[in-house]
Amino acid sequence: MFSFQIVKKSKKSNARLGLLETSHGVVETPSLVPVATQAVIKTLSSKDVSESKTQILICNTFHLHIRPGEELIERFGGLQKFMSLQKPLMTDSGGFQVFSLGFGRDFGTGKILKKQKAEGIEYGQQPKLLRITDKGVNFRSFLDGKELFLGPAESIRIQEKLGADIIFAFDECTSPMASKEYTEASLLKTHEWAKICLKAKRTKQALYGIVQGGKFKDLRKESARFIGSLPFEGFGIGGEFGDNKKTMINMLKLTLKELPEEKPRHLLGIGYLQDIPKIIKAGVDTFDCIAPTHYARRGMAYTSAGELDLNKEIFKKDKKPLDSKCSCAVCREYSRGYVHHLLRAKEITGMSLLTFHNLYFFNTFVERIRKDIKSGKI
RNA sequence: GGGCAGAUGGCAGAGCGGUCAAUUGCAUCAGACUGUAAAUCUGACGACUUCGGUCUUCGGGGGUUCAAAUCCCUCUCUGCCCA
Repeated sequence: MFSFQIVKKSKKSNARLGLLETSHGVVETPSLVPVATQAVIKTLSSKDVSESKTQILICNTFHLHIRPGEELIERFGGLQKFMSLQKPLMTDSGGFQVFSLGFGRDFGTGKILKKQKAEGIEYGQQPKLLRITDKGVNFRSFLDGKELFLGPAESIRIQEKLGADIIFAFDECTSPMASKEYTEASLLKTHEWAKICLKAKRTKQALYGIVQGGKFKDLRKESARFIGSLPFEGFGIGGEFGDNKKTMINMLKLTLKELPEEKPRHLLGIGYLQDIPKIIKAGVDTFDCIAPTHYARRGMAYTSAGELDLNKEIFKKDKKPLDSKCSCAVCREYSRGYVHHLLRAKEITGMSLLTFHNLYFFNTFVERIRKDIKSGKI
């Protein structure tokens, strides 16, 4: 089962309070969707995840396809049973890997570009290690070099076997370096693939279409209109919107305006702490971001007093908790000095404690925003 | 008392006549990371600098040489072995 109910619409912004219902539970929105690419929040047990106020996770089709394979996960009864985690789940389609293992890797860029590069990616250009055609993408497995093809129908087939509650259409996440011509041609593909995904799906999983269009206003609008007109259960917004936050939010607003209001919107791969209030005010219901988990493994703790790099020597003798205002299990029991030591000693528990805290912190942060929407503050 | 080995930048440890302000690792500092090929990567790390350089460094002192962290003498200290 799947349903989305808007409980309250803000009068001060486009923010909405909602309930996303799935057969594995209800998600109160807006909500962060922590990233569990390999069917795990790196360094955490499923029990930890449950205690971190996490409501829903997103796993990855591409990664789970090459290892351990969707057949195996199906044999275990699907992702939830495999992970022993009774929570709603999403799977990303593999569309992001078209970028991250393609042009992202070639040019050493992330999906958001701070400084524009002199060179661009022109229409017709192909990444070094994969081939993007109208039918799909020929990847090369980074595990064993084996060639593998992923197209819209293939991605859906895999996601059906993985069994997440919400699945995504296969798209091409374009590089921030892509020219307008490239982006336009890519958009045609993504749109075509969206229709194929809808046709291919045989299960009752909720399928979200993905809006692309890069940093080009007209393409974003066009994409939102087109994808929004198709019978998806919800919508993902992918790619990037330009190199500064203001543009990003304006483009996001413009995009969301074109989508059916009653359906849930998921912002793919955006969610630095400072972005969260803005994207929620723009009307996003769910969003995923690797920041809390990824940065934790770099030694970074998000706190009410800002970000702390626990690797730094100043924390060596610090007996204070990571965040004195945080009530998570890590902040109740452990000191900065201990976490510092674990990181210095390369003990995985250091990263694990930080991952737990960061997730709890982000989830609490979003929880507060939900309260603020409810009380009319936002 | 005798013999042997050694002393190098915050630490460990290369170098053994010029290309050495000195490899490398650790530590330190700074930067990057937004649908995770990520427990990663990049840079700085003697002092001053008009960024061209300039000055003081390889236990202390003395010497050889055009040139010494590198060779010689001596002192101090450390480790091991024999009395």
